[in-house]
Amino acid sequence: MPELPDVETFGRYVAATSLHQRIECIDVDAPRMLKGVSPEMLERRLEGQRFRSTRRHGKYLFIEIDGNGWLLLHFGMTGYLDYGKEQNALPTHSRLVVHFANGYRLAGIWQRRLGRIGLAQSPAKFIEDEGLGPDALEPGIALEDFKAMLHGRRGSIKSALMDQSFIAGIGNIYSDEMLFQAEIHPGKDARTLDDDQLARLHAKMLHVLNTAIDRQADPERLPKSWLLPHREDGEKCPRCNGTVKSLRISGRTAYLCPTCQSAG
DNA sequence: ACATTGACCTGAGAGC
DNA sequence: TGCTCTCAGGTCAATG
Repeated sequence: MPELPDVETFGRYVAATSLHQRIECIDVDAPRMLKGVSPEMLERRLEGQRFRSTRRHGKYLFIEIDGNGWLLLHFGMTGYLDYGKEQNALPTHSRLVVHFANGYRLAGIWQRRLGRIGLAQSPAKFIEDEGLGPDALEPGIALEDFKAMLHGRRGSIKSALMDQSFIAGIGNIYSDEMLFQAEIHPGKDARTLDDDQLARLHAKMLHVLNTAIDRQADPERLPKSWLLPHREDGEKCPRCNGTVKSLRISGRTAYLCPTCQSAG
């Protein structure tokens, strides 16, 4: 689930539910997901404090802690959040639970433990330390910047889009979607894209991410004209008479319509 | 500089 | 029913 639109949705969820309430205590059961912090450090930093605001960069969510610093969450492949009453049953695989004074709790659920819970001094410092590229929806990435960033870049366009140090936030699913809509083959060498293709890809990158955010990144609510609801070998392409097929690119399974997206 | 592979984790679904 | 195999929206380290 958690690529940029999902994480953006989680951030809005936290902002709508969990800010400005006193944190009574927390439970952490997340060995190997904590990096650079112990459960005790997390407790000390959070207990008695309140969450003040949220920020997102790429697939990382930052939640500002009133005292100082930020709680950092990365959702890996399966992570999500659930806010509810204390008496509600906790979802299985809740690895982090923040208990508020108002009788509600915010749970972080990771079926697989691929993900991250930590503390950051500030989003800016974290982004710098991790070497993350600009967020894919940063207003700064105008078409000219996008072209300049890709200029001379070797390797497939799909792996460039998924490279978090290049642009942060795009993963396997949404890279396929924007390439499908831009009618570009995912395996195409990034250096060989012409001006038209670069312009289409830039526009579709923004369109796909913004549309997905508008629909709360809920696959059910995404347009049927998208590739996403048809990500299966042998499905009919929603745009032409072609047949969707899968391909291995950069170690991930890419889906495409070879008819619309010629290898050129 | 790039791609590839395996590791990290856990569960779902397919096929037998 | 139960077993085995493969695969999954992510990232990291090691290798070619």
